[in-house]
Amino acid sequence: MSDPNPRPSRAQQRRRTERNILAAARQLFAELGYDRTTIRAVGRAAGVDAGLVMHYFGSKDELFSRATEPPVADPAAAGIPPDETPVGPPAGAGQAAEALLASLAGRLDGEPVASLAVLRSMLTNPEAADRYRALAESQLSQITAGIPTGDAELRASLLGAIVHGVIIERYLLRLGRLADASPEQIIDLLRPCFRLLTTAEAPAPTHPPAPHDGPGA
Amino acid sequence: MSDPNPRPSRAQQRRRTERNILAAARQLFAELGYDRTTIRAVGRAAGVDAGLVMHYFGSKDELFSRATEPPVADPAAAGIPPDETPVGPPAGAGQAAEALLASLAGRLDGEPVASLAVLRSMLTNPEAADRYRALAESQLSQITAGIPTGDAELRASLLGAIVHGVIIERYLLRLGRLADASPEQIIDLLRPCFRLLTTAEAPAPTHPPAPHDGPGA
DNA sequence: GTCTATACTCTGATAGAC
DNA sequence: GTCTATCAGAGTATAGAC
Repeated sequence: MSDPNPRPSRAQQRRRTERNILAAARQLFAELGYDRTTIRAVGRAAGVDAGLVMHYFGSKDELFSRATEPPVADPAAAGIPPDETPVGPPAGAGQAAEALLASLAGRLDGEPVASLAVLRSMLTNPEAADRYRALAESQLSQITAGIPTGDAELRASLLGAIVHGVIIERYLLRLGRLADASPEQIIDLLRPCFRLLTTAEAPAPTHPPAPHDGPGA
Repeated sequence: MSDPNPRPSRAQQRRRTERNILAAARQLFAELGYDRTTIRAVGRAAGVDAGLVMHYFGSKDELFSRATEPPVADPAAAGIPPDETPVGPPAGAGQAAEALLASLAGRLDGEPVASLAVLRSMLTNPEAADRYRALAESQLSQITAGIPTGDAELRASLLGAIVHGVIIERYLLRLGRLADASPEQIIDLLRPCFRLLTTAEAPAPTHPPAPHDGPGA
């Protein structure tokens, strides 16, 4: 044997190092955020020179864009139907809660690094904020479609805020018991909440605040 | 009249410019986050030289610390009883939800700038993250105390995540309808959720996912 | 006490050597 | 194609002039 292709033919090699760079960038962006991640550190982590990173991607913004775009490069090659949106189908009536819970369950063990990179930087980087908004709004419209009440948009926004609050405290802040709780535990606690928010319930069945002021003094 | 104190006596003047610098720093930290806020910009916004900012606070970290610490400098002078914790008393049984809702309602119109500065930077700045953790854990223990179930800690963490998710999307991301909704609307929608999470309910009264798989294909 | 000038480091980005 | 050398600029922090 004379090794049919000992070197993967330039183009393949290029794609290979490009993938390495993107993987390293994703990791660093997710850990440190946009500002604190330097091109030099990305190059170091990928085993290449910082100049090469710039040569491939042109700018730090472009590198961030490429590193955080959804990893579905070619769904045909992976054998995954591209129409499978990860958030779940709109479904009818009360199934919106379960679809959302299923989506959350998937994210509660093993949120993809690209997504964490966006989340980490969205509060301090305008581009990351835009990317988050785009992602969130597409999910919002799906959730809104499954809620029958008139204030569906606000309810959907609330649900999105809950989901992302949980993800942030679990992965990015490692706060409280949320960091090590099992996905099932969290899902089970949130299920009734999500059911309430996705279906029309009596708005104020329980006495809101105690009307009588003055404690036991 | 010869103006009893035309110039406020150095020390007063110093406190005055110091307060100006702190106010400008709070604003910029809340808008841009720690990294993108520069000492020069703080000085410019406060109308003083950047070197003076350094002279007063020594370092950017110290400036951030001072700018984000709770504004209750001297409660005696303000006439506010210092024991009044802003999160609400532990209370008994089912009042934990109302106390938490009241705290959230207060934050939903006019979250203090110092708090926003911490929230904005907590994902990318370790010091801000620590400050947030300290604040969150003190609230967590209070909330936990009001929840009778065995998994009170996880429930409290979840409640904290919800609150902060809402605050983040409302003020920092301006997302969806959460940005302009009235506090009452949000509170009313969250009330049943909070009641569920602060009291022991049947864990799975509703059929979780539909056991029959296979959609209408 | 207040402010100006500057030192030093590090960033992203560019030009050119191999 | 890959990498070294370097640029221009901004950052924090310091020293010294008024």
